[in-house]
Amino acid sequence: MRLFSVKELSDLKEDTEVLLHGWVQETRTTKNLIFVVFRDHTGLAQLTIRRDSWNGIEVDNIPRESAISVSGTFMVHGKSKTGPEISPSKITILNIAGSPLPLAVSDPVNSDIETRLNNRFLDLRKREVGIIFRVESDLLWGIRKHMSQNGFTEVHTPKIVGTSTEGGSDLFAVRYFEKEAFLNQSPQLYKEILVSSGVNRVFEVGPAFRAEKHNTVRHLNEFTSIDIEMAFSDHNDAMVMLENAVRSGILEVSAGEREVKEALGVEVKVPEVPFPRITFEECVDYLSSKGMAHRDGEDFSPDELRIIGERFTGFYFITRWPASLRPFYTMPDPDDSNYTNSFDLQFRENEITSGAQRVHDPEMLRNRFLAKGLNPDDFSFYLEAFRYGMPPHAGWGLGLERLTMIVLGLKNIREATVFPRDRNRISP
RNA sequence: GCCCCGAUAGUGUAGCGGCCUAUCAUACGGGCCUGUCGAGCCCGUGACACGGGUUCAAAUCCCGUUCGGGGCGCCA
Repeated sequence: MRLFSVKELSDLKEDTEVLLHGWVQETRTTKNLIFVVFRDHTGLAQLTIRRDSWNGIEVDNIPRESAISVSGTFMVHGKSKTGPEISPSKITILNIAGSPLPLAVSDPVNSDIETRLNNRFLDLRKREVGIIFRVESDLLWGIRKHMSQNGFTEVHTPKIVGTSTEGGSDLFAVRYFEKEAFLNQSPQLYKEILVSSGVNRVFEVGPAFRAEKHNTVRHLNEFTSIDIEMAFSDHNDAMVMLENAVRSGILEVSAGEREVKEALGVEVKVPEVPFPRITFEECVDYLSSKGMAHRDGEDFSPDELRIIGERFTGFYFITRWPASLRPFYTMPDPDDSNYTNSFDLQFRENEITSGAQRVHDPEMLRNRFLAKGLNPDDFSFYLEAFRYGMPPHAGWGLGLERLTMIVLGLKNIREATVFPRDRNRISP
């Protein structure tokens, strides 16, 4: 007897013997019959038991969400409306579920995100929740494929570091034997060093840590960053790589489009490339035409981004950011050093990627450190790599959870994180 | 770091000074009915976060504690 998933049942012939592993979602009993709504990772099926011919275990009161194994025969002409119907010959309880459940898996009551995260193992059994991570996985797979096809090497850089990436104070300190160390906020410096090493094109998918006490629906203290760096390239090359990577990811998701539509009611649209580009200055002018005076030297506020985002239906780039708003490693615009060869990828008011051409000249880089009030000596391990033929290069960092949020229209980034780390949560 | 807001049964809620020995739904337990189909009907168990205070009277008002939600800043 072969193991099947519920999804595989529909093509079978009458009376095919099958083995299924999954959970009891619900039982309904009648005088002559017992119906068990059975669920596995692919969908729902119904087990129909005739009391008069049943000699297996007592199934009337198997608690919901208990894990079971079922062997039986497939009924082509079943009357079930909750998926394919199986006539079991044997049911084995693999592990009984406690009762009552701390969280409704199939009830018509919705739990708070707090309750859901505390009981994530049950929450994820819900189809509309589980599918989010299927989508996230597909997105990443599509992006990985694109990077690989374009000659990128996947790398893994340290998450425990001795100095902060950008000199900020928003880092988690950790004990490292007798030294102080930090959880890295970004692989930036390491991927640049690798560019100098002749790898040519690198990408990394890994955690990034930010010790900011933010409390919003779009921030996490640990998130998954997709970072790339490409040699002999500028910001325009990086933007082309980015828009096509995002498109490749969404293309991968669209293969399971119907399921996403059914589970979440969301239409997955593959975006057209190239994405529109708008400069920072054009945004400022646009805001003033809308009666909003943007303050010099400041980033756009959420309100401002909402206004700017209304101009576009989907993804767009904001380019040529002022140097004061960008980190030291960002290449200044050769025509006006007050601006930079940089970009953000936006989706309406949401920022999902930040990127730029980087400074490759060691002298310029030293000066940029000083201009930002940083001590170049603290970064000597990084600066060394620039002294022996560092190629011009560019790259970006993309927040995977934010991309998932956008593709699925989620309201809270915690929905797109299996076990989120936020201002208050470090468990589970 | 700044500013708002919330905490009632397993879950989600009603209540906003006496009508609350606290509402409803769902879950859970029991019964009836039923090839069922978010089934239906009947009965039952189950809660005011904690500590002070105000008041004749507090789930309801005030203060503190704890836990949480959201906005801003910053960013992915």
